[in-house]
Amino acid sequence: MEKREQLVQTAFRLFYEQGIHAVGINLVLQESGIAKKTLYHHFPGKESLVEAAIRHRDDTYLLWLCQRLGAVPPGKPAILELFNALDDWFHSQVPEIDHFRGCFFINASAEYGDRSSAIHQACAEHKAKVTELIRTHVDALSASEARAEDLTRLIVLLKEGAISVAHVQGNLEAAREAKRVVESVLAR
Amino acid sequence: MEKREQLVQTAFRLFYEQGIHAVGINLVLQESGIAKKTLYHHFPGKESLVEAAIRHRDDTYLLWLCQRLGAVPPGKPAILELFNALDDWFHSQVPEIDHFRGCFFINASAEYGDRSSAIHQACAEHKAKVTELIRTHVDALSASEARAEDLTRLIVLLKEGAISVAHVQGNLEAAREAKRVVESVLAR
DNA sequence: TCCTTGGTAGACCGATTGGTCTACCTAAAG
DNA sequence: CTTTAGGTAGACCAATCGGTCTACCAAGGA
Repeated sequence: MEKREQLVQTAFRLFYEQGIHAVGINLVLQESGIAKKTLYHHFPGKESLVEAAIRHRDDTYLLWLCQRLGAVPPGKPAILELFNALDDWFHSQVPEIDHFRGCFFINASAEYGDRSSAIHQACAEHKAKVTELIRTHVDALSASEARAEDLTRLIVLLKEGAISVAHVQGNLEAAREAKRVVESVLAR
Repeated sequence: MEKREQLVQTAFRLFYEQGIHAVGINLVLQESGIAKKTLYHHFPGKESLVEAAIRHRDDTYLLWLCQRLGAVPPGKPAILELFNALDDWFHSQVPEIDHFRGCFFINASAEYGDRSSAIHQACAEHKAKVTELIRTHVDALSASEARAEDLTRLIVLLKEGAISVAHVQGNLEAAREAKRVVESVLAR
């Protein structure tokens, strides 16, 4: 069903641009040119559409990131490439993941703050996947288990921090700052 | 006018717990037991109430943080105490800043994603104040200007990252992880 | 005592919310 | 070609949104 996909894409774009609660079902329908009954044929309610939008972004974002990291040698180059990718993202130079407006998953978690909510959990799962991806590249450094664990956590902290600083404070250079830190730690 | 303060406190609590767009004016009024006309006597509209709630949190949070950092010697102890404070916050052991639901300013920026919005700007200003506070303690280390700048940026990145990881992923140990990184960097 | 004044209460407003329902339209099966 | 079944369109619904308005009420000055 192509209409379903159209709805999800439109919904994601609007949710990302304006926020989830700020966007009504009617706006999604108007923008996509699809009728209300069709939406409720594919989804039991708005919340379900939100979940679909999150899963859609999960796919898109991870695909993009895997491709970026896969284009350079594994290990250290890939880890540094992560921050190059973030830098491009912050500067809105990645058409396939849209104009930068912060991390959709962080934003969605802000609106669905209760960790028991399905939406919040879907966001947490996405972040877990990204952490796992990073972990595979840290493992390629063949350091000790404990150091690999520490390094992964450090990289994740810096990455999340950079996203937050770039969005809230508008400091688009945050990815480069984080990269320098990682470089100096990896050099040791 | 005490009613104004009552409105702001109730509004902040609800906005922080449930999100800003998810909370209607009527709920704020119901919870505070104040009439609608009174609200619109003090504020021109909801957006203005939101701004007041942000300024309220700005005051409360900075007061709390200054007190925590002021209770230990300036410089390195204060910097490490920052992460102890975060740790207590994540574990919801700081009654004066409420049960942890992420950073209100990050959450508000997620809902008001446009950086030109007054609400987003107020959030950015709060973060700038906190950065400044951190900077004064980094300066107490009496390192070079360049190193002080780098250190401040690193601490801010780790702090923001810890907040995000603690909220979205539910990893409440994030502050301790960040603290260990800062300790090792300061030891050099 | 009476009048004025300014904050308060909550009924009320049109617009919009998420969600339902009937009428229809199209395309495949007989 | 006819029948039928399922996706589609959009009018419609109660509830709620942010915001306005009138009626009132208590306190202070004349």
